[in-house]
Amino acid sequence: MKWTADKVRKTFLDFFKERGHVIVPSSPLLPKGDPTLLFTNAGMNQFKPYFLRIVEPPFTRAASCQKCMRAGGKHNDLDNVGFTRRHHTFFEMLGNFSFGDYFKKEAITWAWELLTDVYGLEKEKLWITIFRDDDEAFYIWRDEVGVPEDRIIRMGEKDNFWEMGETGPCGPSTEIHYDLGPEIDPNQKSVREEGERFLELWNLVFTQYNRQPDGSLEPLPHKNIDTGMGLERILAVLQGVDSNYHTDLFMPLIREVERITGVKYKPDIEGAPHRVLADHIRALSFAIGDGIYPSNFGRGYVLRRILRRAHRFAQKLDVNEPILYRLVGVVAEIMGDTYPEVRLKKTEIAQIIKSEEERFIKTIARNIPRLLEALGRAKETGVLSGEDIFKLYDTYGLPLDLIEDYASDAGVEMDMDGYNRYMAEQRERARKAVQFEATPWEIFDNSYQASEFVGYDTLETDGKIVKARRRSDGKWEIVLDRTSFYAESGGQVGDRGRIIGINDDFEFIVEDTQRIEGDIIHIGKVKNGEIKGQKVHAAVDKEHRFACARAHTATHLMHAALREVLGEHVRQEGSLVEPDRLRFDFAHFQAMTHDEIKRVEQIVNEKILENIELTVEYMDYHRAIELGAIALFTEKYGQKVRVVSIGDFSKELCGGTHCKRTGDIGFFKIIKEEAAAAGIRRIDAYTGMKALRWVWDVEETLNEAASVLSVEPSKLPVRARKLIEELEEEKERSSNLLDRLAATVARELASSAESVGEVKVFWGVVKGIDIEGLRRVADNLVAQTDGSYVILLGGILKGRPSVFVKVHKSLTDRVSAVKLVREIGKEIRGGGGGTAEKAEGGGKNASKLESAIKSAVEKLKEQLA
RNA sequence: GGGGCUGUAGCUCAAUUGGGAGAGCAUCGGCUUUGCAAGCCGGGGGUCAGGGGUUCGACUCCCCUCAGCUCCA
Repeated sequence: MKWTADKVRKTFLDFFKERGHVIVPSSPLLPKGDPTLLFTNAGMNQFKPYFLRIVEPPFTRAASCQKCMRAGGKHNDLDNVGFTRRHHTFFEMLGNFSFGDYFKKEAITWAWELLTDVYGLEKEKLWITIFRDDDEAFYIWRDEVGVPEDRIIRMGEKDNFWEMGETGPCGPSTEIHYDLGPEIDPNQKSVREEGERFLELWNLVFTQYNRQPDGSLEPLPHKNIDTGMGLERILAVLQGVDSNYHTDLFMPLIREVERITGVKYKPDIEGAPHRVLADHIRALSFAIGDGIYPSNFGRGYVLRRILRRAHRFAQKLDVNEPILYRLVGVVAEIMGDTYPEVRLKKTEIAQIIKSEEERFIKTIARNIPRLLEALGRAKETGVLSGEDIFKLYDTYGLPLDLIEDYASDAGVEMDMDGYNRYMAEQRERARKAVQFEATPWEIFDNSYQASEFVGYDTLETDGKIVKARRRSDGKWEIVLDRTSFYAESGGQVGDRGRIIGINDDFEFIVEDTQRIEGDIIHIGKVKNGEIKGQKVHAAVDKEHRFACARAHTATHLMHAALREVLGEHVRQEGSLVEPDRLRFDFAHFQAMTHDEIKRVEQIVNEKILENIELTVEYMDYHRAIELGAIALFTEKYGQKVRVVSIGDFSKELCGGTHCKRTGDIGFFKIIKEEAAAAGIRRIDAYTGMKALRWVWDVEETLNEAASVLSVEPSKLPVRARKLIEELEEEKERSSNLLDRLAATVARELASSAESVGEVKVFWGVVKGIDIEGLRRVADNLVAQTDGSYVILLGGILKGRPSVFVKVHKSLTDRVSAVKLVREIGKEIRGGGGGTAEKAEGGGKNASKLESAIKSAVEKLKEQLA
């Protein structure tokens, strides 16, 4: 009986299902409502609100197989991935959870039962660690389960005590380790020591305390269980292989890499590139599938780094073209049954990866010349300077290891110390600029758990300030026990408004509202009085709220209209809702035509005219999906969901605030349609008066242009085209005339030229001519003169004097055109410059021009004589 | 969010300390030619990303905005 990945997963979930657990699907890698978290990185992430009791859990026992990602940060160094047996960027976490239901005894005995009876692991190979003081766990292991005392090891806080943060739920843990045998790591004798012999299989966390701000531990009324077992690890053990990479989760990928590159896989260090590719493509496929795209900031940047690292390893296998995207199909095959989204989106995922690879290849190709140039300079000293390395890396994006390869080929050392200094400066700069800090929360009410939001139905409510803190930018953040303020969510910006003391002794201007876990945070300034936990009246800015509602309802209408016009593949990828303004990103592979845009506008405005009443219902998630409500892959929904319907035209899961009727929107206008990323289009649109004002602006611009050209607005294109034509003709005409004028002037000047020895001196002042005309006159003179010459010309156009001087090559050691121009320039309140042969200048005082040139000519003659 | 770099013809890119906006490819016309990504001559095509400033004069220097690339958080 072979333990495949699918079977291990299913067995785990079935085991807990039989024991009363609700099987919850994996949440997306993009954590919702937790800005502190880059990626979903543990099974418990999606249950955090239940652990914290922000939300009453809809069930008390749950089990899941959760997609997780860890890249960078303290948990996982990206550089290790591919070189160890266990490090991954993307992995799956099996876990069972109890929210105030069963506790240590069940958690421990079930874990043991599953591992030994079901999975069939040898009991003698399992070792247990517990927290030093946790006797309860010790007795369960020893007396209930029957593990010999000498295989239960007590560890310290660092290993077996878990905390989410400074305060909040926490507790001891127990870990089950698997002994892979002394041959793996002969030096490691016990679980206590570092090494590869003892594999940490399963971690069971007992959340039984609440850490208080003063550091003390208070027992929790509801004790929780939170466990996590890495799927890849248990799989490696069950399949009897020495590395996670040699399981059926990775081997098909490694084989495909072999096939594409023609390089045979080796299980040792030489196989690292294959393993890196196999690991990274999983992370990339899932992250992109969950709506995270490679970019140059935040999560997207982490993704880009993973992709580039993968591609560098591909290059080590002699591949110099996009290759990663060709592995997406295999990921979809391996994982598609469990995670349909990768299969569904595999074409799109591959396309995004491919274009990102192409971009990277292009960046490298473009900047290699700079590297070669720097190496050329470095050869003299034998060291590539830290500054050069930093610049090549920081500005031009060349990977360090690539620079290293080139440097060693050129026999040049790398000044890594210097580089690190520059890098440290860069980090320091970024750190300094990092947002404001805040004082610790001042807590006015110890019984407070979470903010109650009542703002869907009412815009004003009474409440009490339960905590507050001051930020370094001078603003305050305050939390009420109850509020009508809507916190930013689902793209809709937070409410603004005022919070006023019940006795009128306090006034707070709310500029923004955010939600962090259970707290609805009002951000703003104290206008009057002080914050001291008083009773207050919270009043939302109605105009702001209604304007947001207009934009939000319009977003739903547009979403439905887009699906009608473009097709069902249109899927929301991002949304921003501001007062009377919305921005909507969606999956679509080409630019919309003008006609398509107009049809969407028409449909939305028709729906506005129909003045349809919106309905909001709360229902079971599955029921909502059955009814055809649009849910987003990237969103995490509870069991009970809020469904916003607009007649039978639109039905979406949504927590935002909306209009009562579509007519409230007034008017809808698309302002812009553009590309946001590969395969993603972005629409900007306005609603209400803002849309009308936009139309006014366009109209006004048009009218103004029409009035300038004295035509009807409708005749503008014809008129403009004609003007351009006329201008072209006029340009040609004046250019011809200028040529003739230049020729005439040149003839005149030639006839009045003076000779000093062998040298001819041409000079004169021409009215109605600028520097361009003077050049042509000079060109004419040069063309008809054989010997050496000096030409000094002045021109006056629109009252501004300009000067042009040309000196024959043979004279430049004696006469400098620049000096002459500067002399003249001084007289006419100006200056000039150029070369010894040719110089140009100008000034502000035209009346002095003629005399200045005359005196320059006199001096010149003396000099030449 | 912070730093660095880049933005010039349809494309790929040039332009000394600030002083006539260019090349190759593409395109159009003509000539030549039995071959292949052909040859020769000529033409069109530019708000030098946009806006402000300094200057007699800005593609060039300064400031702001936008876009792209890149690193850091």
